[in-house]
Amino acid sequence: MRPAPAADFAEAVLEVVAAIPPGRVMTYGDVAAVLGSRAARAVGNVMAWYGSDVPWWRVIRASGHAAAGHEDRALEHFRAEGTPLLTTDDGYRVNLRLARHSPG
DNA sequence: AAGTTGACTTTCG
DNA sequence: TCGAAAGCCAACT
Repeated sequence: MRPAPAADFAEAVLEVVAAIPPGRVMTYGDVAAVLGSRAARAVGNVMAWYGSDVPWWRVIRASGHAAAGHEDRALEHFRAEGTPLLTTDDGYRVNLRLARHSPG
């Protein structure tokens, strides 16, 4: 069994993720920044545990790639929401320049 | 208290 | 522009 993040931290993360509008995305670092921390990896851990209840695909890496191992599932949501994508030879990536969402 | 792990980020070559 | 290495933060043993 892998470690489960604290409920307080998790709840804060889920609130931020749920606030991301369709067609937009935020990086793990951005979500952590909203919480006043730089724990981008901790955010990922929260998604792994509680991400089922939120649009986890709207939280991606700073490089524009979706969550490792979930790129295929995220792609379906991106195409459905009209999220700006950059299709490459190797795969795809989100156009952060257009899709990045700023809270506030 | 110290060590390990992770759906990460940034810097350097 | 891409890949490797170091850096960081939170949580568990």
